[in-house]
Amino acid sequence: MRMSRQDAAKNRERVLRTAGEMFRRDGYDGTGIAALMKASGMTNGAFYKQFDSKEALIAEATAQALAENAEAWSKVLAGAEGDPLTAIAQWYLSDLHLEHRGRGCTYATLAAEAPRHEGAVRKAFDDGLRRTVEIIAGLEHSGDAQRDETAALRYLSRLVGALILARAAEDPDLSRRILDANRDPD
Amino acid sequence: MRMSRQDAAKNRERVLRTAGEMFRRDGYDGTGIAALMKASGMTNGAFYKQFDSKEALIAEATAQALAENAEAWSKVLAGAEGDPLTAIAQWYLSDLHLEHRGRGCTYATLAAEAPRHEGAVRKAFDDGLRRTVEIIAGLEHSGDAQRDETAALRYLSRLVGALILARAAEDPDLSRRILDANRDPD
DNA sequence: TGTACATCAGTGAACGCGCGTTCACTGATGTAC
DNA sequence: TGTACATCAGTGAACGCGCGTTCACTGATGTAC
Repeated sequence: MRMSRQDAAKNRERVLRTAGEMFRRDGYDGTGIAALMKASGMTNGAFYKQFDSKEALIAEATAQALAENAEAWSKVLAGAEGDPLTAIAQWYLSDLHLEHRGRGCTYATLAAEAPRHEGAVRKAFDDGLRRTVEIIAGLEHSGDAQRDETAALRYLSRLVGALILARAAEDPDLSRRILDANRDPD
Repeated sequence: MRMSRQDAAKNRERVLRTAGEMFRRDGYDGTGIAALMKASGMTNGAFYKQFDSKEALIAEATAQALAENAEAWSKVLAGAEGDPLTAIAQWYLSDLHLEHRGRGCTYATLAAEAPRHEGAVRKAFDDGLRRTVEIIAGLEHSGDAQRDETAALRYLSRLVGALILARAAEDPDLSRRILDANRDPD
């Protein structure tokens, strides 16, 4: 039963968005095509009318998730009162973000798996990283672009590391201490 | 053909060490029992005489890898000339560590997968984290234990995040800039 | 605008394959006398 | 110290299962006249 082109495009978008969530929650390897398609309201066969392969989906879903992440950063900054770096940290290191891996930062959930992939996936992280660093560097005001980038890279590294470690910790109190320790800018 | 208890213990140790490397290089899901046992010089059947299940191996290999990591930190500190925090960063953010995932930091390779596991695996990360933080906090000299821990958590978060992001980046120049930006202590 | 037909986004069963795990078997080790 | 036998760390084939992927089929959509 053929769908309209509009519906088909919507279905593809739904699969892409669902994949972005499942990958972040369960990992690339932990997310199966059949489960993904079921969660997207279709059956497994439809997948290969939408994407060439799982690897192609990984690349596209990762790029989209990273673009959404960058958008979220911009949105937080637009609504920030007071120091923008503090606003970012407050939001990034919140309990909500700690628990909701599926819709959270793609670096914190999938960047560690990136080295095992090639080409398009790596490029997605590369592009996303540049965009995110640009956003943060734009908030620094040293007048020296290279110095701004260095500060941004330090800040992003610390946030991503903190979220990963806080999520890995079993003890909620240890998680909280990791998050608390990293809420202030350098 | 039965081995001596000594040989059997050695074999088990070899599997554990090989697993620690393969997990860090290929991920928990990406490492199969048959491939692990072949890399350890045995056949798949022997595995279940050594471990209850793959999950049990994951817990034990992760704990051992984290203990080895902590030992490596201590060794670097013991041989450090000048500022110990700088020595740690120089070593942790080296090109060698960037490329050798299998023998490197377990947080940078596997901590992001920890939330998908339960019980013993989570506990391994929890214990390792405490030990590592203690080591770093012991280098701070504020006289305030809580303040020392906070500084240690910030430092560790930044190092782990930097290594993950540098490994995820496709462009070697971007990787280098991420590492360079994070070599100085706060 | 209405009809005839080609297109193609879906369905769902099936493919080969590798996964974690089990099991009957082997034969050197460890133990009892 | 030597012999008889139970133990058990290995082997390697086989298990059921879920994986990514393919395929014949369906039927509404899009197109041509």
